[in-house]
Amino acid sequence: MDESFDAGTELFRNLSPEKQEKVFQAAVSEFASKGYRNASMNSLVRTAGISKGSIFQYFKTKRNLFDAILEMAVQRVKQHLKQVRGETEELPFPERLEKLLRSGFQFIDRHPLLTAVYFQLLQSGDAPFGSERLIQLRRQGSEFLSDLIERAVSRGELRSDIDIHRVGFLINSLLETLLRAYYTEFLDSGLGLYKGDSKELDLWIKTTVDLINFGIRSNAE
Amino acid sequence: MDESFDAGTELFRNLSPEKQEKVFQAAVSEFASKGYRNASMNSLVRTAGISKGSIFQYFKTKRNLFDAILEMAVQRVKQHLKQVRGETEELPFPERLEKLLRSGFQFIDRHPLLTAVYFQLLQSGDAPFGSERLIQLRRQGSEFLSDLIERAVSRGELRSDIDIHRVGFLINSLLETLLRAYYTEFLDSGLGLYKGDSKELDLWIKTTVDLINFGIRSNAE
Amino acid sequence: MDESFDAGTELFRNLSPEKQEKVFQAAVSEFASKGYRNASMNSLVRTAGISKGSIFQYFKTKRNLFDAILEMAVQRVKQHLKQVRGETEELPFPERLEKLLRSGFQFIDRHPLLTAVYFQLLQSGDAPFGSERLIQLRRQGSEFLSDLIERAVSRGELRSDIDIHRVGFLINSLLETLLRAYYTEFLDSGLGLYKGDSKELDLWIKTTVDLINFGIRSNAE
Amino acid sequence: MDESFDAGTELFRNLSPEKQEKVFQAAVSEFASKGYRNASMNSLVRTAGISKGSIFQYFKTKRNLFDAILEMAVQRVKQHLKQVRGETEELPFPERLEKLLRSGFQFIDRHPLLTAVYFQLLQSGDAPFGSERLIQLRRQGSEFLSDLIERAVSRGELRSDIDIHRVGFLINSLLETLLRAYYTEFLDSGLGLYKGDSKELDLWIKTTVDLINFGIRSNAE
DNA sequence: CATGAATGAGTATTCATTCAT
DNA sequence: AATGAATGAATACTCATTCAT
Repeated sequence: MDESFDAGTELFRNLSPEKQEKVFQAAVSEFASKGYRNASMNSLVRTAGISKGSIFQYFKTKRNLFDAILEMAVQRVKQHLKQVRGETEELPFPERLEKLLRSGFQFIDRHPLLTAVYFQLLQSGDAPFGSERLIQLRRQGSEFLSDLIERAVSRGELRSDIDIHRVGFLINSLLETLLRAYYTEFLDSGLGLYKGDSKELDLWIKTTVDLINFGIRSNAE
Repeated sequence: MDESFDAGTELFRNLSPEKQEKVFQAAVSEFASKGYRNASMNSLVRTAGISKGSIFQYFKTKRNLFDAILEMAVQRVKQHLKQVRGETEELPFPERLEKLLRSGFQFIDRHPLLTAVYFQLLQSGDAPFGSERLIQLRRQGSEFLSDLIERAVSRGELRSDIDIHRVGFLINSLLETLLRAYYTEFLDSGLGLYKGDSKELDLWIKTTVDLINFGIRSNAE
Repeated sequence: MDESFDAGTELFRNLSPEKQEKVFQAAVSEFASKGYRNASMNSLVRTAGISKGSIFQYFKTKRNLFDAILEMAVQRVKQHLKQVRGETEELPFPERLEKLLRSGFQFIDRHPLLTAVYFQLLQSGDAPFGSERLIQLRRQGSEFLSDLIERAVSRGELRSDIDIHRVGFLINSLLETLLRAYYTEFLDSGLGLYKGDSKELDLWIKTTVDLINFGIRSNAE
Repeated sequence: MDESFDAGTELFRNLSPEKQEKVFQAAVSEFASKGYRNASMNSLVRTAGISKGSIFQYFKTKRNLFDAILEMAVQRVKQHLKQVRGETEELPFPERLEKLLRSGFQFIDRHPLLTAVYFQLLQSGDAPFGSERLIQLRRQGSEFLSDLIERAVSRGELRSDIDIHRVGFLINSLLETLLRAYYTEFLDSGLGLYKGDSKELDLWIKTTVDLINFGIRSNAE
């Protein structure tokens, strides 16, 4: 089952999938909308329609629940990335980038709450874990891109003198920012990255891929 | 006055600059170190050496105080950017970018608390405001860069076919990410952007500026 | 059966003796180690290896269970006293006292958990019952000693003018305090009634018995 | 002021004596009637007629409040003992004992709640401190009596061969039990140590003092 | 105008008890 | 008869905000 969720106590895992899903959705939504600290177990159980005692039987602490939700979000994202990598193996680098972006937008459309939670992990400062987890995730993202780059370099598609790791980090940041912008719809008013407008999206993708590929320097020079 | 701070009630603005500064410093430091939710008005007034009643007379709510502090942080950043723009007016674009980045690192070194507050604003997590302020700030950042680009295009330094606004947004994002990474020192372990190591920093700057200028596509093609 | 235990619902009494004993041991141990309030039915059922529902079928409430356990502890103590009385029937009073004390220490060594529960009953603190049960127990203890005294008086061993009931109460208190001290090992540091040190114990016994027999007044007077 | 109470935060100590007293009485009564664990801060503030926040401003934690109350009770008892010792300096030992007992009964009449708290300290197991405090208090009680005995021995009033420390402990226990019995009125029904009945009390005192002085052995022997 | 004591709704978490299976 | 998931009132404690002095 796509949304299944191997976390929490055995008690939780033995719940009916419907109930698991109800609790899970409530939790994701609570954390996504309020952040860790502001999320309230009271409000969560109200939303989930279960009793206060139950949530603490399922996940012993608020912290545990949060960890479980996060881990889940991370797993989904990773799985998604892996799949895209597989599907784009043979494509030239620019097209791979494009597919990566497009599939990212799709993921966001399909899993807005998961996305919210994931982005919270990647930034907040509010979340209850040291920076190690963040460092690790950032690095994994960078490495994912570094791998794509490395492969493209070895195919002769890209300049051979580029600093693969640093450029991996930078491109990863670029994509992440774009995805986050798409998610938050910040660009909605003014910069126009409206979700419904596929032409807008196409332009963003093209501009981004072009920037990465060609830079901005005048050819004349 | 440089540190003055047009926010809070009239009552606050009529305070002696010294007292304003004391309160301001205490507030910045409290929010910077603990985030919005965790920041404690109790602890804040203790640090500021004023009474609990007073802070609520100056700023009606915690929220108001936070907004005021943020506004201030934003003003400082803008002022900094304006200054850099003025100082680099005549430089070629790549060098301008480099100076921009370098001065950003410097700003962070000099105003770590302000930076903390500013980055808190730019990531929604814990902070209590709708997206409007964020949209506005992002746009301003983008526009700042779009202006630089536009000028460079008109000088013939850059390709004339680039989408100035979108590219402005993208480059802005790139720089911001780099600055945030520098600030959080996440890259410290593994990607090496250590504050004390100027060679590392030079490499990051060079790689970034080069990426923006030339992209990554193989020359051969 | 020695360990049988006439309490709880009929349901419980119909259980196999082995299961009764398992439950009983778990309960004694839980209450003894944590006191009434802190004792956890959850932890108890885990120890006993039965289900939460069952314990509430056997004993309707935590309170009921505690009462039953206590009753049991009291029965064991009484039975012990009866036995000692029988075995010391023919001894002179001071020796009877001594035997009584020694057998008390022995009982504590052999049944530390039972002792813990029993002492909990005798000190109101945490336990949830009115004073009636305590009054009754104190009286029984006093009467036990009053009987010994009466018999000794009728044999001419003791002064015939003593107030048998009051003295019974006082001596009972003295013995109880000594036993409790032994149990809690409070005297361990400083007053030295260390369990392992039989010389110490002998001295305590001798001093106590002597005090009771001769008092402390100077012979000279 | 007799009931004044040098504990709690400065905030509490600066309260009006009436309010201090109200809070103090509520706290003593809560702990006295329910023991430490069972005492509820909620119920306490309801009784005291103050807000939940206030009690935690006065005493940072439940534990702190309990410690303060206890310390107070102990100080009162000690002070009382010191006074009696002073007033009975010149009396022969048996009369000193009698005065000690009588003044103990009086103290209980006057400070029933303090007594409750003090007795809780001396027993419960429920109270949140290691046994050190208990050991210390027991020892102090014993030493108080040992001192009286030593002095009486040096005056030739008592047998010179008695084990001063052990006997001090035993007599202390005897008096304490008597006082506790008086307090709890356990003896009320059946053994008759009724508070209102001074003849009963006289008999208990006489019997106790006589037992201590002469023991129970027949003169004939 | 400054103060800081008082407030009370809020927090996460526990646990005896119930009841449908 | 046995189970164990669900319950919800209870716990200690926090903290932004108010308001009388």
